[in-house]
Amino acid sequence: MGKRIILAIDFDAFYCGVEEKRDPTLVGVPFIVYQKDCIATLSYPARELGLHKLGSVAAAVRAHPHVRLVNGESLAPYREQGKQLWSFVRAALPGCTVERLGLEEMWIDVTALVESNLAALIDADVLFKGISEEVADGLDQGVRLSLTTTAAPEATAGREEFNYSDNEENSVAAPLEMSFLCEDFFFQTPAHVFPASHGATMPAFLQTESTDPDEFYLDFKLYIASHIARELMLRISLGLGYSCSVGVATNKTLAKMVGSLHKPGGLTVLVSSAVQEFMAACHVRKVPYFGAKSRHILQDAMGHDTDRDGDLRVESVLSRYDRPEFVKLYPPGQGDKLWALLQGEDNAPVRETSRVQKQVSIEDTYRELTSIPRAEQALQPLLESLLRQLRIDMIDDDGAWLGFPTVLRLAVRVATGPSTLSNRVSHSHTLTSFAPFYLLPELETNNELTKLAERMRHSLIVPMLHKLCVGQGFRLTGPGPIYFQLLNVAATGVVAHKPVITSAAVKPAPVGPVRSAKPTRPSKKLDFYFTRK
DNA sequence: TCGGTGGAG
DNA sequence: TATTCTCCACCGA
Repeated sequence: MGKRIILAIDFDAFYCGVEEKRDPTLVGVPFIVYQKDCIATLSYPARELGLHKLGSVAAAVRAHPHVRLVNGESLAPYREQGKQLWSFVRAALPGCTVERLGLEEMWIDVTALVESNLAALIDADVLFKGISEEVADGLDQGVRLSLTTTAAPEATAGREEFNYSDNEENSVAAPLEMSFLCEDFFFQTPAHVFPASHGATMPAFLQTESTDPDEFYLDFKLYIASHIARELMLRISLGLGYSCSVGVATNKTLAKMVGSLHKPGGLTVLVSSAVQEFMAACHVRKVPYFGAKSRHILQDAMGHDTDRDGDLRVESVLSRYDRPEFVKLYPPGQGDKLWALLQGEDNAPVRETSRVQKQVSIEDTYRELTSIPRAEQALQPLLESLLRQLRIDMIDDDGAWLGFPTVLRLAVRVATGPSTLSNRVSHSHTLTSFAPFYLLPELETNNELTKLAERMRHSLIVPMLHKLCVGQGFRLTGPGPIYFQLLNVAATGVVAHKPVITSAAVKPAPVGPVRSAKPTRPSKKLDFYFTRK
């Protein structure tokens, strides 16, 4: 089997891009998108001031009083725009598998698309004519590359039409142009090339050292992919007004890593013979899945005389360990995967991201939430936010559930002091014992939603909170310092089909003997929970 | 299945 | 080093 060709797209300072669309006066100026006292992200002009992600907002304002501030505590606009990006990209490359990572990154497997373009070029004899014979008149007009594959028609079924506007009300549906004239095809790639010494010309990508027929055209496939990627970036910029950086390589990890070399707005292709060289020079902390813990394990093993954590390079690790020695450092199964990543090997497939999330959660952090009754109150707006977000994420335009959450989870960080460090603890409870929840799509007023949240709070969440507090050694009544640092409510356990409701609106009894279950109520009778206009 | 950990943006 | 507000995979009990 031939190697895959993968694109990794990363939208530049995505929250900032969203805010710039909402308020164009932000374009080109230094500004911060903050959550509490945390810099969630910041515009590139703000980065030039020396400010950083995750820094303190207060310190940033002290150093740069004119830097503008935008509150980013509600993720709703970013989630909404992220979905637009996703559907735009899927529509622009029908037939390609698209996997989403977070709100603003995507991987696209363009192997089949690139191979069909390659086959067409070979069929038309355009490839070798173009580089070997006299430069024909038509040559400087380039070639036409297709954005569709013949593969897997079901993969594209039901996808939205390509559309040059993300504003549904004002959009003028542009005709879907599924091919493009690539004018510089015979001259050079529109990408940065790693390594730069390789050269960007088409002949440079037609040279191959491999005798494996599957790999003979490998670099040329990357070349074709880089032209397609540039066209995609152009369409994203024109159609949605967002800037992104893109990497082109033979697997997800390499594509993501190489894509970060020329941010913002850069396109970078990693030639196949340079994988070892590329990885060797990389900082370990830039390799996906080498998070704080994994690096700490490495750091401990290598001793403190080595590079500082932030500077540790892959080549240092590879020169210190062979595979068996490295794998032993980690729990079974983990080490093999990490070792492969250090070699630039990653066979994880691009998986089409499901339209339906597996969970929805809402949380907030607190400084002065110091009693259980106050926490019970604070859960009300959280629960209302959760219900609103569920309506956005889990219910379609016709009011049908896309998937049914069956579990409610409450997580808290609770301690005896305001900044005593503590971990999250959580407790889950079935939602299927609370039938009114499944009426969410039918609620018409804010008042009804508030009422539902109140009922869920009393019936489900408050008992869960009490159980958690007791479990953590806090008394439900009486004195004793208690600080709720964080509250999180989540709807999880999403299933495809409407679950059986076990009993209607029971109050779970967290302590004491089990009550006999009530029979399921027909849903008609649930109307009485809500006052309708 | 539940609860916790570690990774990602 | 954790900071914000999430979402997901995975693991042991």
